[in-house]
Amino acid sequence: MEDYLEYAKVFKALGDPKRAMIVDMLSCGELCACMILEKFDMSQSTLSHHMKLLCECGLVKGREQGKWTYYSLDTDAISRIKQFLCKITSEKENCICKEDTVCCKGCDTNE
Amino acid sequence: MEDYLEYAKVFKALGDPKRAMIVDMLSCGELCACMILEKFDMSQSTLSHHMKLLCECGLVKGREQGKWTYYSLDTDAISRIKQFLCKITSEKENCICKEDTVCCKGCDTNE
DNA sequence: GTCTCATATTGACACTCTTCGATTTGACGC
DNA sequence: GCGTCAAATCGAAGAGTGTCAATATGAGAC
Repeated sequence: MEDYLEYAKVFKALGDPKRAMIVDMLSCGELCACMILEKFDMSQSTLSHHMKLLCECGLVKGREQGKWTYYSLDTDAISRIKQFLCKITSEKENCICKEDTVCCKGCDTNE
Repeated sequence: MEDYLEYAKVFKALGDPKRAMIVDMLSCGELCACMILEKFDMSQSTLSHHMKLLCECGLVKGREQGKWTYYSLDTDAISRIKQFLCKITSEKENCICKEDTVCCKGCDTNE
């Protein structure tokens, strides 16, 4: 059940078009913050906030080198979120909806 | 570019743990609203709001039958979001970051 | 040490989201 | 018609988000 909360953070991070674009950019390799900033019409502090969020959910890793911070995707985290997406969207044996056999009140009498 | 906005809506929808759980439940087949409601500790109006959101982003389809509304996953929409997730997280030729060759100011002189 | 540059943090604002109770709508049975 | 039930909508409260300007931090050059 904590999975949902865990992965919801990742989906929430991807739920901003600019952050999804940043992920797309990073998919080709490591980039420094200033390079990402050049592609967007946003302030430096706003980008920093987005990068922090992407790091906090685990999707992105930051690497500091001197004055610069380089960001890259965490491929393991990406595999996990893909797996989770597949898991919750594909039919399965021990589905959450089968945990308890209670049906909606009236469904059995009125259907 | 509109893709990011389009799919961001879907990710945002999945960015709520309860909605992710609802998607998981629906993955095993169609369910009526009342049946979903029984599994959650939320008011009927709150669930209705979540279902509307899931429908609006395309992930879920609603089918009204008499007093009941049955919800099910839209498998095409799910395929598309999976593809999009793969697209933005895998290396590619015409990457967004390669559209313009401008590098960060100073990167070339100080690295 | 001082200056500059890249980045992070803070504080503030507007906006959106989640949630609820109350109400409305629409279908069914009487 | 009227009452009941499932679901949607409305209105409001509180929490969370995206954004910026301003400031702080911390590294490198001088």
